[in-house]
Amino acid sequence: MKSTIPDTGVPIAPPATNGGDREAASLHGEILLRLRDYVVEGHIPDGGRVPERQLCEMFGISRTPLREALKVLAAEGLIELLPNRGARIRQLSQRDLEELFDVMAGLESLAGRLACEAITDEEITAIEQLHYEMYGHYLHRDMHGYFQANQRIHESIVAAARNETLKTAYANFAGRIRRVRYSANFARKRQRWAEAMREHEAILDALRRRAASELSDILFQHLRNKRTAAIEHLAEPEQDAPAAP
Amino acid sequence: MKSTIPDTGVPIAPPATNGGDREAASLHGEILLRLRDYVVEGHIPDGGRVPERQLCEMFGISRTPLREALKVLAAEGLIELLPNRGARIRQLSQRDLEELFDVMAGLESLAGRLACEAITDEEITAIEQLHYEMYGHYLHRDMHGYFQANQRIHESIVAAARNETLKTAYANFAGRIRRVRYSANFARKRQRWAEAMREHEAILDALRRRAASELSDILFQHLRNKRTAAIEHLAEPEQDAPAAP
DNA sequence: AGGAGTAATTTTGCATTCATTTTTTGTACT
DNA sequence: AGTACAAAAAATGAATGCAAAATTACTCCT
Repeated sequence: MKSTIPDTGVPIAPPATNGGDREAASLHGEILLRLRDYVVEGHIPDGGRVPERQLCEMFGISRTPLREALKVLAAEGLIELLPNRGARIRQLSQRDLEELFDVMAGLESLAGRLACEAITDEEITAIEQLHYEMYGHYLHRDMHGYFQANQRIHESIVAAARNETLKTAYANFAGRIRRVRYSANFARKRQRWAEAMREHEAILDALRRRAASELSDILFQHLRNKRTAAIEHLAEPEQDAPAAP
Repeated sequence: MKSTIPDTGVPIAPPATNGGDREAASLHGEILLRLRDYVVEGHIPDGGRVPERQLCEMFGISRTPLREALKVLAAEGLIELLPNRGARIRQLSQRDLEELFDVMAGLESLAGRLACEAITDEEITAIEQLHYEMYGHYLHRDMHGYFQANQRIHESIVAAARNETLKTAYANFAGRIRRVRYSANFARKRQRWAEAMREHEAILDALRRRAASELSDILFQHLRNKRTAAIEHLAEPEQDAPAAP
């Protein structure tokens, strides 16, 4: 407990890892990345205190860069800063979640609209591939694989929008939701699978036709339905009931 | 306040002002607000250095809270942090601006969609009022008044969406664009006035009918047209030509 | 004069220190 | 025992200190 970090230097946590060589020229930059992951991955419970001193020891740094990272995470909406009372993991109310999902829906709807202007046939083919892959997972009841393919499809659409600003904003909001997923062991109900598959087919169809407004509508509705499923799931947590495709 | 500040002191800037009683429990919080305004209002030229030491003297604080605020502003996209070389005002390329406008268009389009679900008749009446007011400014060629009413209409739509998350994101992106407006003496060409007025009437019409998808489309197109006008304006800066309504 | 090289100065990034505030612990009192 | 109060400990927020990097100023040479 005491361990005033006398002189040892004892860096307890792994030096950097830096999985995938992301940005990080400065210490606070690296700490920001690592701390963000740490928070998103749910290592601290909802509403829990963010232990400044402890994290400093864990990362082997002083409080200054850590506190700078905390300010940024607060700006991103992952944590809350209480005056004189430190940082807490931001607890998202059901309403917060609904709002987040709606904003995500808006961003994806926008992404679809923009994608119609710029997407190449090759990109569409790639998305079709992902779609079939996802269908396979669906048939095999492989929820994890399904979920991953699904996510990659949505990311592909965002990428096809050719808008870095949008991509960044999307990633930010996705991170906030991901935290909930991690800590709440979030998974879509199986009942929604069939419906979601149909919606995805409609998405692909609109995309092939470059029907911007239509795709925008479909994507929004698709995410809206996800929202409903997610919120319901939160209300009655564990339900892993079977359901034939 | 405390009196330490050994010798110089020299608090040049006014104590707080805090126009409108916004958040600000901590020093870095207040500095963040003031510095954000300072940047958005264009007191530092595009790409210019953000003078740490000078700002500290101006605000009468030490570097720590200022640097914390800088980190947040960088996360918001207003400034850039160069490793070992301090902060610069983020210079937006034409492409950056296009992207920003598109994201704004997406957010407003979303706002319109959501507003249709929740807006009250009273709110619609209020927007109609603003619309007539705006029309008056249009007839009197009062660009400033027109612009303000226009902004209030769009803000009203965002408010009617009943989504704080969306509102916050909208405000952030609006701030980035506002900076450009300030420093580039940005103004829509008069030629677009007539067209914009027609679009606004269509917006009101769709809103009255609570036609979500339709409103979403109209708003996106409206902002898209704004974008085009703005980008053109940047290409050939000053053009204050007359144009009868 | 112009430019390469170098020393002085400033700036930056982070660690450390200090004054407050909050939280915890301990103690006395009803 | 339970509560009110007070003292101790810990935390937070901000200022200061310090080494490394970058910028500027200067010198010397051709």
